[in-house]
Amino acid sequence: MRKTSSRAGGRGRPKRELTRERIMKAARAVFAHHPYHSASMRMIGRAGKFDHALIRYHFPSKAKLFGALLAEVCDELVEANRSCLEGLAGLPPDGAIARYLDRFLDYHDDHPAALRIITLNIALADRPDAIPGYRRIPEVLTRTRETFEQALPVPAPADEVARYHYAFNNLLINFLGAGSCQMIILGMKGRDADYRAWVKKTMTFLFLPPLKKLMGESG
Amino acid sequence: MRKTSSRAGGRGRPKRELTRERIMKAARAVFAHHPYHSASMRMIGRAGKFDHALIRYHFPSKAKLFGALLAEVCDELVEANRSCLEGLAGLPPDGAIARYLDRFLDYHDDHPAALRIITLNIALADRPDAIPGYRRIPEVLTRTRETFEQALPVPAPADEVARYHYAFNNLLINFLGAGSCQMIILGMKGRDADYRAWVKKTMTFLFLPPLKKLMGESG
DNA sequence: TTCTTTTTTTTACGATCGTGAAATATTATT
DNA sequence: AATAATATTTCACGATCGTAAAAAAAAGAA
Repeated sequence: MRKTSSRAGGRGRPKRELTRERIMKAARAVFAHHPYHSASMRMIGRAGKFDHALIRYHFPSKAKLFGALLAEVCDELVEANRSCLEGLAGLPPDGAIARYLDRFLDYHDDHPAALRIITLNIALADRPDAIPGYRRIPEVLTRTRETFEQALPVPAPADEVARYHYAFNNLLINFLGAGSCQMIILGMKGRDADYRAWVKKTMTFLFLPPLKKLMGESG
Repeated sequence: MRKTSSRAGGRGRPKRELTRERIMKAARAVFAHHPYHSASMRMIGRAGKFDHALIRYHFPSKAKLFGALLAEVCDELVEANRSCLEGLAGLPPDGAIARYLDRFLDYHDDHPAALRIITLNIALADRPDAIPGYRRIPEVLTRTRETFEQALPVPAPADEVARYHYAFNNLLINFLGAGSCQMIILGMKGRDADYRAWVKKTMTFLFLPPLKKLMGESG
């Protein structure tokens, strides 16, 4: 007979969902270190200590699994961005940018896989669906731009705001997503805290002056 | 008997070298669209219209081939950078940055594979030799910084110059190397000329003011 | 020409890939 | 406990991978 609810009788979430999350977690770890076509189902299985065939029971294919993961990661990024922008409207430019960077760097420390997955696959968008669900990546930029416009309304033309937002996020994604390589370049290998401070200082150095202009505080 | 010179009697370069270049050209095309582990010898063979086994006669392994290509590409980038910086010392900041960007964008139009190869593999440097010869990538940054310091000496602390140089090149590499994706984000898919203009404008918008500061023209 | 060297293709091996079906184990229901 | 449903593993298939050796072709030297 058909089970009416997987949760019936048991405490906690149904096993189906728990396993899906285990798989997603393992997939996140693997796709954070290998571009889509280089990662394999068997790598994910090893990372999560389950057989690779189990994935197929919960996700119909590698492409669908990656698509689901990418969607999750991108939604998470948009939400993190929204959260980091909260309550910045009243602050002066230097306070706002410092606050935003501190928050976002915290987010990245807690969820380093997200930006890595983006960075590893962003350059692969040659033709539509060269990687599954790649549309999500450009969408992150457009969605965070809308959030930015609403959270920090500034008296400046929309295309200037877009230019600022786009450059800001591109550079930050690159700094954090490819951080391990950047640290090597800067001679900070392993010194994550130093690198974090460097990123904050550099982003501020570069983006505070134009932010002042955007906010009409040109000085 | 041993041939004293492959060139003997024939006009032009020896076949050995010609084939090596054919292989490198095909490899460049393939590695410009696939990260190291995703690209295959057979792809390269198809791209160059030769059997994949031929590669092994001229290069001992996939890793060595990629290493050779990466070294070539990185040297080419350093040289392009040097060439683009030539004669900029006397110019005012806005002229210098415009000139540099025009030149470098020209270079990229002629050799789009170079920055693509960098961008596709830069985030893979987890551990030493996750990709063969990855050291070349950080080296490009350090070498171009030295070139920059010599070509455009400015009265500013070395770490500020380094910060500027590093951010500038990171963003530019990202804009151009992942251009196809960036154009999608900006709604400029296929409009390469528009995107090029956008890149120039954005880079100028962002990097001209701090360059003025570096050059002591703070306004 | 004939012989030797160099270059290229053919063929093959073991490994890994994504996927699928079958077999087994686990859990829920009666 | 018996039965049904769900979850997981085992096994297998065809394809592709990098590499290797042998065979064939092309080129050069005599």
